[in-house]
Amino acid sequence: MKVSKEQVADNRQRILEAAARLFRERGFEGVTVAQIMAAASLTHGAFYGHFSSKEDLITQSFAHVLFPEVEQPDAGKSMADYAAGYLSAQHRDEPGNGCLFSTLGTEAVRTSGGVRGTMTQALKRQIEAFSQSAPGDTTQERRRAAIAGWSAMVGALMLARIADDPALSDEILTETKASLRR
Amino acid sequence: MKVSKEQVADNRQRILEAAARLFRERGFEGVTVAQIMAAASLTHGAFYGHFSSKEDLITQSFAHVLFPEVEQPDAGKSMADYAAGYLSAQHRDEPGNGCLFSTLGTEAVRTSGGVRGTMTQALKRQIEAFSQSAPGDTTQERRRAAIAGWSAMVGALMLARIADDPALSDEILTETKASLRR
DNA sequence: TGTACATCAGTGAACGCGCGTTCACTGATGTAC
DNA sequence: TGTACATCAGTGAACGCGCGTTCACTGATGTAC
Repeated sequence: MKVSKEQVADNRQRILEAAARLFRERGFEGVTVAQIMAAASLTHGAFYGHFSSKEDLITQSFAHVLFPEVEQPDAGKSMADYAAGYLSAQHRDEPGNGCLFSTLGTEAVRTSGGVRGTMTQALKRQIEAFSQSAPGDTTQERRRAAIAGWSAMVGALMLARIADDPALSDEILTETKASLRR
Repeated sequence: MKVSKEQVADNRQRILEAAARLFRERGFEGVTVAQIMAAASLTHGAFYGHFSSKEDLITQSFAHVLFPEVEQPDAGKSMADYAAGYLSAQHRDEPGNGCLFSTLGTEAVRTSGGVRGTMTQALKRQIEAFSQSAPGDTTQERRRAAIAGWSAMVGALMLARIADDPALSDEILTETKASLRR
């Protein structure tokens, strides 16, 4: 049955949001098109009315997360403030809502669609934002601190998720956070 | 045809090495059992004489890379020396021979076999090794620098591989390396 | 040392399941009059 | 405003391909005598 234009737009948003969450939770190959559509309360046949392929959905869901229509509230935060939330147990334990770099980074390296391009843009924006508040006397020092700081955050969150041992996992978050407070 | 015991052991090593390289280059789901066996100059049917499943191979190939029989030459390196090689263009461009954390980290988080346990052990060993040479006046400061430094290395290498833009990719490596030289 | 035979690692065809994708059909939407 | 009809988003069965896994068979190894 045909549905209203508003319904179509809403369905598309729900597909994108379900995909963005499920990909982060289970990886690209850990989720099927049918599962994403079911999570969006639709059947799998409708998928190809919205996207040309699963790869197309991956690309668009990355753009949806990294460059959302609405302004992000934490856009103007300092690097240390950002790190406090980023390197929290909550973020570690809720990958579905979290940073794409730390959940899908190593898989994204091997994608061929526009995913890497979108991530590169987001990376540049992030480095520039952190360069405002990073420690250092010169522009170059602050930019260096922003790059190394963002690398440490992404790396630490991934390592904290890998670590089997809860004490080590917490320590990685806490100590990396502390090292960014300087 | 039956083969000699030495040949069996050699075949097993070749499978493990082919798997370790191909998984790092293409991800767990990007390589098939048949492709791994072909890379080891065998046919796919022989696979199950060596390993009980693809998951079993993944687990064993991680142990093979992270805890090899022979001692690693860079075991005693200082953190800054280690970073010079780790954050090199060569390492970035040859994932097949490189660090498992930066190539398969986000996928490894979602594995259920012994992969995370093996990686956790390697993580502990790495942090302890870096704690010897990391900057800091107290034991805790040095350990903190080791954790944050290792996080930055892993994160920076992954980000440098994601970055589409060669200048940005090089900058991430260079600046993260510089920030570890303090 | 030489011979006969049991063992068993490797081969390659086959299986079956799951997944991405297609398509004929349905029925609500929204437009033309 | 009301009615007739063309449009088209969604449904669900079906397709076909690829992959992990199995298995009957082969023939070299290595042991027993």
